[in-house]
Amino acid sequence: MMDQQPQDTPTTTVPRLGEIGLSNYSPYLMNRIVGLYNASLREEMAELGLTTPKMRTLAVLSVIEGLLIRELAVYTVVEQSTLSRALDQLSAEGLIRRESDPDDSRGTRVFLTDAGRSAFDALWPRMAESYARMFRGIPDEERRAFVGTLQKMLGNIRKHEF
Amino acid sequence: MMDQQPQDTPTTTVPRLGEIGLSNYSPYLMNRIVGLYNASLREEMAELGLTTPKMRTLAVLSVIEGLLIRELAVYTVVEQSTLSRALDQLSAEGLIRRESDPDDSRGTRVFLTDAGRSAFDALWPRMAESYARMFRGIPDEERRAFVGTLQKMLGNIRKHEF
DNA sequence: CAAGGATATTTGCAAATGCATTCTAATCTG
DNA sequence: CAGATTAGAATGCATTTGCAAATATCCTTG
Repeated sequence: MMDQQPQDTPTTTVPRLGEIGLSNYSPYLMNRIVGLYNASLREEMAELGLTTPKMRTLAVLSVIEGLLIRELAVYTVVEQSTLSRALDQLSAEGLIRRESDPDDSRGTRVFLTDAGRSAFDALWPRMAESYARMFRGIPDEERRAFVGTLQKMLGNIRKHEF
Repeated sequence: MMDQQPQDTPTTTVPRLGEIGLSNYSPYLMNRIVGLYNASLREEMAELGLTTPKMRTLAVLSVIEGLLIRELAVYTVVEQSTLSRALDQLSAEGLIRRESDPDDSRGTRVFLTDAGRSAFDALWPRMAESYARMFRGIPDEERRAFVGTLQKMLGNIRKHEF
């Protein structure tokens, strides 16, 4: 009769999702939050003629200049082919500049133009507002702990050193 | 000369993104993590003939049966028109069943079929694995605090009561 | 109780996305 | 160092997506 587990099979039964409950399940909560956050931001950016990939490009470049396109794709969490087209647009609008890497002419490095920097400066307060809204009523100590956990999580799953 | 702030303007200058740093900025970290998590899951689900909206539908219905389509759209974080088409497929595959709401025939309630429930049961361990990987090395206490913060955040930004 | 408005869902269509391929350049190997 | 392999970026193309409009039902109110 097969109704007994062999003793050497460690019966590490995973709890069912129904048992955990959606609102205690981090991936669900994170998807809800990120989805809402991105949707709200996307709506605002649309007014400024920006898409999510374009906005993220400006944001990342405002922090780290001269990234390779493949690196930028990782930071922005955008497919490389999609990013390539977003860069076409940003370039046509004079917000960024593509420069062939002098050390490896396969690579292309991306830089913010002055216009691009101003564009991001104009846009940043609205991003900051979304951030503030999201963390309203959450004390600094808790925010720090939260970021700490996020950093550990990213360390667990990222495929690149950054 | 305009080089002095009027005293009555509370100069609450928002810190620049560059000053915060990407890796201390929660929205960035969350997008990176969620993006990686979803991409990895999507890859696995593709083997099983499932897309993200279809997978999420099964997951949510495994917890709450008989949701209205518009409610399901909120829980799954999927546009309603996209969801509508995902439901077409799931229905054609016999994994869900659409039933007109008896009390309001405008509404449609969605149920998992037995086949749908089995499909999710088969799929859940792989989701659980992704979850485990993401939270590897993070103690229970910290996980609980993290979920608590997420719940507050969702409360801050959600547009529905759920 | 009819007319106007609101709500739930589907569908048409243009735009965005992502995969696979191509092109170019660099690197490795025998 | 020639030939094969790898890597970065752009592009062709089919699929997916999301907005807006259409459809159907319900609710409100004069």
